[in-house]
Amino acid sequence: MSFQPTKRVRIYDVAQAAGVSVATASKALNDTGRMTEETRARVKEAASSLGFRPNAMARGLIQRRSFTVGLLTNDTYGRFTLPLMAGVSEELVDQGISVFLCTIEDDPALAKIHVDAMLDKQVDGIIASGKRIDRQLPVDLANLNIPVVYAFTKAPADAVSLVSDDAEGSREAVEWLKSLGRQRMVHVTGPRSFASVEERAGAYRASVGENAPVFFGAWSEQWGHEAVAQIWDATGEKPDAIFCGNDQIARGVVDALRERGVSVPTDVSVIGFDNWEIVAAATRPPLTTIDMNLKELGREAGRLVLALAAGETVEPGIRKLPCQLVVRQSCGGAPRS
Amino acid sequence: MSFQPTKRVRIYDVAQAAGVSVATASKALNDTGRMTEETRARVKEAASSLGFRPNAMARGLIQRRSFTVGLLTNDTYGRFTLPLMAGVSEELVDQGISVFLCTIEDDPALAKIHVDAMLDKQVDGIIASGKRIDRQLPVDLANLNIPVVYAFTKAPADAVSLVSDDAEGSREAVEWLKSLGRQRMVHVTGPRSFASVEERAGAYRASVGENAPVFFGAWSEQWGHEAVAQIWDATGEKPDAIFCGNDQIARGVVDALRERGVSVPTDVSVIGFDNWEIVAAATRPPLTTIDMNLKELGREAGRLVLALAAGETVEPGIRKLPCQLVVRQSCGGAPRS
DNA sequence: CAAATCTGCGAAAAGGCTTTCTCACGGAAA
DNA sequence: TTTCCGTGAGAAAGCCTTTTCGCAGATTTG
Repeated sequence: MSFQPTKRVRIYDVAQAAGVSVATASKALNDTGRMTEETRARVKEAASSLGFRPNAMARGLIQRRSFTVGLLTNDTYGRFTLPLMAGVSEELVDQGISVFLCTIEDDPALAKIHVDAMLDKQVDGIIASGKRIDRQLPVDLANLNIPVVYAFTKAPADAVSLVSDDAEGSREAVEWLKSLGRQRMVHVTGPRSFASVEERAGAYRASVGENAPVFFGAWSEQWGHEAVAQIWDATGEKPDAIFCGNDQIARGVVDALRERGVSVPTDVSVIGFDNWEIVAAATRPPLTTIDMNLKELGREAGRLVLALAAGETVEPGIRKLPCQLVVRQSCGGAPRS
Repeated sequence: MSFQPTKRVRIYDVAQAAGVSVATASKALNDTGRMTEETRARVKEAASSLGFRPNAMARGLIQRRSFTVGLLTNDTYGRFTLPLMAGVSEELVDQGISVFLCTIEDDPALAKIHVDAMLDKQVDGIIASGKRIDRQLPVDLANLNIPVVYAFTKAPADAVSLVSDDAEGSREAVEWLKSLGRQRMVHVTGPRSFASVEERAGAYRASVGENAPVFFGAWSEQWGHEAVAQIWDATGEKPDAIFCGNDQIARGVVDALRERGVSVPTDVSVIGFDNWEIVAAATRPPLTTIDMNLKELGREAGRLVLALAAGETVEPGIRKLPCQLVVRQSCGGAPRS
C-alpha cells in the first residue's frame, strides 16, 4: 500500500463557482464584511456543494494561531489526565480546536522538546496538568508568551490555576457518613507529604473533631489492609465508618474487613475518594466515593485558556471546583435525589 | 491575568544577522542546497543565537503537511491507547511530530467531527486504535486520501494493520507454566464474542490438548471468583495452574483461591494477560502475566504511518507483534535471564 | 584562449487564506 | 443638476517559509 495525495478544493474554487472574488468568498464564509444576504448564501451554498474545508495552516499562518491547544502532563498512566482531557476536548471541539496530548515523564529534557514543538506549532495555549496538585511539572511555562492554564497540578503564584476542592470533598464524605447515622469515624489516608492528604484530613477533623483519628500511610490497597489490622487489633471500641483517602485504600479496607468477618456496610460504612471506576466498581460491595469532577475541571480549563487566547483578562489565582458524592453500596443509604 | 503576544524571530532576521538571503538561510538550516560549510555554520550560529524557531504553519503550508499525526480511539479509559500513544509519541518526537489524541466514544458524529478537524489541519496521517481488535471504529477512514494505520483495532482488508499476537502470548503463558512443572491447567477467560478470547483459547488448546478445559465468562474479577467456585466445587482433581484471559479475572481467581485457603503459587500457579500494572501489582501475590507490548505496537504504528506519508510503499495486511512474559510471583519461578 | 562546467548564492514565486483599502454605483440631499 | 454618502464587492498586500531557477564568477577542459 502506498499513497499519493490529490488536490483539495480551495477558496478560489468556491469563489469561482459562486461568481465572486476570493475576498468576498472569505467574508461570506466567515460571516464578516458587508454583502447582500443573497451573495452570502450563494457562496455558502457553493462551498458546501464543493465540500470546501479551509486550509487550517493558511488560515493559521495569517491569524497567528493554530486552533490547537497543548495538554502537558506527567501523569503517564492517565488516571487524572484522561478525564481532564475528555473535558477539554469536549469543550473545545465545536470551536474546531484540537488537543495535543504530551506526556512527559518527569523528564525536563523531554518536556522542553514537547513545549518547543508546541510553540513551533503556535498552539493557542497550554494546559498543564499532572498527577498531584502539589508538584510542579519539570518545565517552566511562565515566560512562554502564550496563555497557560494549570489544572490539577501546582502552579506559580500569579498563574491561572484550577484544582478540585479536596476539603469540600472531604466534608461531603463526612456529611454523608453522618447522615447515615455513623458516630465513630476514622480516616485512613495516604502519605502526609501530599498536600491533598493534609487538606482532606484537615477538613475531616474540622468536621468531626480535632482529635478524630487519622491513619497516614501509602496510597495502596496494602496499606488499607494494614490499617484495618492496626485498628481492629487495638483495644477499644471499633469504628462504624472509615473514610479513605483514595479508592485503592478503600478497596484494601473493604477486603480486609470482609476477611475479618466485618460486614460492609452493615457494621461499617466505607467511603473512598477519586471515583476510580475500575477500582470502585470491582470492590465488593462497590465503593461509595467522592468524584473530583475532573471532566468539568477540563472543560473549565478549556474555557479559560481560550479566553486568555482571545485576549480577555482572567483573574489569576487558584480556582477550586467542588467534588461530588457518588453513592454505590459500601456505605449503605440510597443516592440523594 | 491577560495576555498579548510579542513578535517572534523570523528567518528573515536570521538571514540579516548572518548577512545572507532568506533563501540561503533556509537552505542552510535545512541542510539542503549548496553553499560553503562556513556560510552554513554562520547561519546556524545566527539562528541559534537569535533563538530562531521556524514557523510550523508557514512551513506546513508550503510542504502540505503539518508534522502532526492524529490518534483516533474509542478507548475512553485509555487502558490500551495510552501505552500505544506513548510509543507513537516516543517514536515521532525527534522528527518533530506531535500527536493529536481524539477519543470518540463510539459516536459516529463525534468521530466525523474529529476526523474532519484532522483533515483540515492536514495531519500527516491517522492512527486508528480501539479497545478491542475485532471491532471497527464508527467511522470510515478508507477514502480519506491520507495515510491510515490501524493499531489494536479492526481494519478493512486492504489496510495496514498492527495487532499483538494473542496466540503467541497464549503459548508463552502455557510454556511458562509447563516449564514450572505444572500438569493440570485450566483456562479462565472472557466472553466468546471477543476474537482475542477465541484466539487465546485456541492457542492454549493447541498447546495443552484439544480437550483442555476452558471457562468462558466475563472480563471481571467477579467472574474469576465464580470460576474458582465452579472448579473447586466440582468433583475430581483440581488444577495446579490457571491461565486467565486477563489480569482482572486473574485477580479474582487469586483472591478466591486465597479465600479457600489454596496457596498461590505453591498449590496453584496463576497467570494473567495484559500486564495491567495497577491490577497486576496490587494482587497478592503480584501477578505473573503477559504483556502485549502496546508501546512497541505504537512505535511501529508511528514508523509505518510516517513511511506512508513519505510516499513509501508499505505492504498491506495484518502485522502481529509478539507478546512478552512478565514474571512476578503468582506462578512461582524466577524471571528468565 | 575560448568554451564548457561547476560553485555559491539570491530573486522571486508559491502555498491558501484574511483583511484592508479602494472603487463604482445608485439614491438622497442641496 | 450637482454634490454627498452609504453600500456591495474586488484588488492587492500580507502571513513566513521553501524551492526552483538563474546568474555571476571561478575553475576546468579542449
